[in-house]
Amino acid sequence: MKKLTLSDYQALAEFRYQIRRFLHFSEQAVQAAGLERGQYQLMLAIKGMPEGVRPRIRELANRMRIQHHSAVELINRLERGGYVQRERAQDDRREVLLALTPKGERVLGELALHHHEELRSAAPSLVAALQRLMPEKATREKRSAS
Amino acid sequence: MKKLTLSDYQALAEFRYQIRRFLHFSEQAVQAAGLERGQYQLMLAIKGMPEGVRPRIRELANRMRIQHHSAVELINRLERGGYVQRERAQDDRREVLLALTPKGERVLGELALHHHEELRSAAPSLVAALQRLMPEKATREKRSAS
DNA sequence: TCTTTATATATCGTTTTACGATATAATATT
DNA sequence: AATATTATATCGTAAAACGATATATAAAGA
Repeated sequence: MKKLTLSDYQALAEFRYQIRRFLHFSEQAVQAAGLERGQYQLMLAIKGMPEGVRPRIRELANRMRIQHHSAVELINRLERGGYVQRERAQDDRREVLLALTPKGERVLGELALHHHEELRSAAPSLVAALQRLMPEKATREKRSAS
Repeated sequence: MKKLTLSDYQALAEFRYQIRRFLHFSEQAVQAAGLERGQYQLMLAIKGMPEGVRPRIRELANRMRIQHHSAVELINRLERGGYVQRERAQDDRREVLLALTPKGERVLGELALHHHEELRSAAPSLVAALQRLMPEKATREKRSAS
């Protein structure tokens, strides 16, 4: 089986480090806003959901990569906090559709803005680490060492 | 204060989604290998540590973005599993230096290889989501919609 | 050199959040 | 109508990081 070079290990480690930096920043920002980790992400998933996809709980659980009952609990907490609202779908009354409340929109807007800034500043390092893992052709300019 | 566009929200959501995909893959792979999430990352951090930096516990805690005593616990579990070894530094006997055991090397090598493959296949989507957040100049070819 | 302060690592009880197992309601299928 | 499937919900449990605190070593100041 193929073996990784030390440079591969370093690139993997660097990528994980950059991801952790970003996620850690996120955690801090989210908690400072009085939310838990998943709550921001779920609100963002609602807001940023591709056109034409209905914000059902199962759909969100899918995008969140958690079990649907974990999503239910997360949404319970979000609803209790007044950030989202449930509404039963009229055509299929098993489905529950979610919408952000004005408060949810406001808090999400604030947080997303900070995340946007942070991510823009972190992006170059992330892209660099990723490109170090990719085949040569993906790199715009070849490095002398490669 | 500046406001984000819907496209910004979608890009942020997409980036988080891709990150979750990768981290979820990682979680599965790591657990299938009998490890916990942090254990793989810590071993990777040891192996991929920049030259000349000593693998002290505090250093690793820093790179892991966790409290040093959380790192201690993580390392206890790693050591108990036979993946890493502690060794007290001779010059400063407060420090504990870490090294992978042969077993640790083997398990890490296997896991890192899978991660390397996965990341190479996920990288284009990640880079695309990031570039959508960046100023125009960062994008190689301007999209018609921009 | 003795005392104080700082640094590195370790221990223990707690908390948080997702999970497993299971339940209820609505819809689809035979 | 009876059965199976899909969507959501509830409750007890477990894993992993944390806060508070402790111990050991080293560095700095009197």
